Amino acid sequence: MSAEPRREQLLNAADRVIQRDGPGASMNAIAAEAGITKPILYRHFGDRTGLIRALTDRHTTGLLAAVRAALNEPLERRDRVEHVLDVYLAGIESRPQVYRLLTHPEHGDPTGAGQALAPALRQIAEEITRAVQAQVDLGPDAPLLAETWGRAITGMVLAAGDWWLDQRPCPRARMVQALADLLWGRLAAAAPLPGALG
Amino acid sequence: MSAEPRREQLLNAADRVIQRDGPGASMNAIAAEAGITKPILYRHFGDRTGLIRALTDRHTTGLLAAVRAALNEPLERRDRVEHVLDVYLAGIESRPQVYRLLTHPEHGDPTGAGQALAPALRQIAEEITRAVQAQVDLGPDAPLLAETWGRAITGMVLAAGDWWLDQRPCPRARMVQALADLLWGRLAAAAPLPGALG
DNA sequence: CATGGGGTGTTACCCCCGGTAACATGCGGG
DNA sequence: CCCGCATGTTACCGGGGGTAACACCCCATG
Repeated sequence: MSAEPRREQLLNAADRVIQRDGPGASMNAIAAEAGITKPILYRHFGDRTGLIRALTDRHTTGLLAAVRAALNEPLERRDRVEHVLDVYLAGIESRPQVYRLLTHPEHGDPTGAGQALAPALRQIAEEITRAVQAQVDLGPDAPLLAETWGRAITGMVLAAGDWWLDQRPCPRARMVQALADLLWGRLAAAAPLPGALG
Repeated sequence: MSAEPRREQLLNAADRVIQRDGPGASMNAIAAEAGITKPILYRHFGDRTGLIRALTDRHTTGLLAAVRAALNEPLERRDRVEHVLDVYLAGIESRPQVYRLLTHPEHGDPTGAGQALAPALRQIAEEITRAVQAQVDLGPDAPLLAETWGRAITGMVLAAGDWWLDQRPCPRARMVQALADLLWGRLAAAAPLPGALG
């Protein structure tokens, strides 16, 4: 059996284990699921992060492509943003364990620098940044704003989506509305409650 | 030496090690820094997460109190939000390693459920939720919106703040402006670029 | 003065992790 | 026939979190 298909079936085994045991699954467990032993995994993927990266790459492609496509859908801006949010939430809803894997920051760096967003999410953040820069006129501050907002929106959807996936407080469509409303300044524009601060 | 002061000096030692080695510091290293051995740490804190929790609790108090105070400052709403953002960013700027510790999600849960926000940040999210519910009139959807937005805003500031701390792309005040602008719907309201989508 | 707790500390160990070295086995081509 | 190569194995290393069992010291009590 040549190298490529072998890699594929090892990745399939790793996938099953991670679906079952979560992103912390051990190399032993993955090897056992594949019916082999550890050194073979290491021959194919170098080390654990290599395996995880190969695995996330496979899954990232779909979600990232879907988000990118949604970002360029020819819709009214509000509808487009809602569409992007919906695509993201639908993606994480359909395969929760994959989502856990994608959003798991690599715990390789002991200092923890720049770990808030996992690599897959960093790609989404860049995609948002690009879309904002390409579509919206923000004046001279555009580059800084677009980069900041790319990260900010990604983190916002990550945190909200994580909570939503865990608690299921409402249907997906309402979550999309709630997040789009926030981006549309509904918090800023809402009337103050009587007796409250301005 | 009685129990309380002893705990304090053990926590101080743990603090030094984590400032030096990051949040992944081992129990052995912490014990060595304290001039003792592991079992004593375990007698005082039960297990690793107990130690980490005790440590984060100490540091969380300050930041959380500062954010809570900022959330109730008698200012115009926009100024208040900017103030909150500034307080948070100033906090993470002044003690980066502490911030890394606070935002490090506990890697105890192997499924990774609900891990996007570390406990300290979850408290901040609840604080925001409370403030929104107390100050803003959002109609019948208020509870859901407030909870969603609490998480969303926390995640947004986490991701953006992490990136800012790592790259330092601009002074703090500008970062505050960029984030407040996003919450004020500047992305939604901005003019489209010529030839771009709506 | 002896004695016996209880807290503080130690050594030495357990199991599991990621990762690797060294050895077995099967198989195609000179 | 025998070599070389890939595929697989067992057995190990260092280090992680966590614990059991033992040593010590101080102090109250008879």
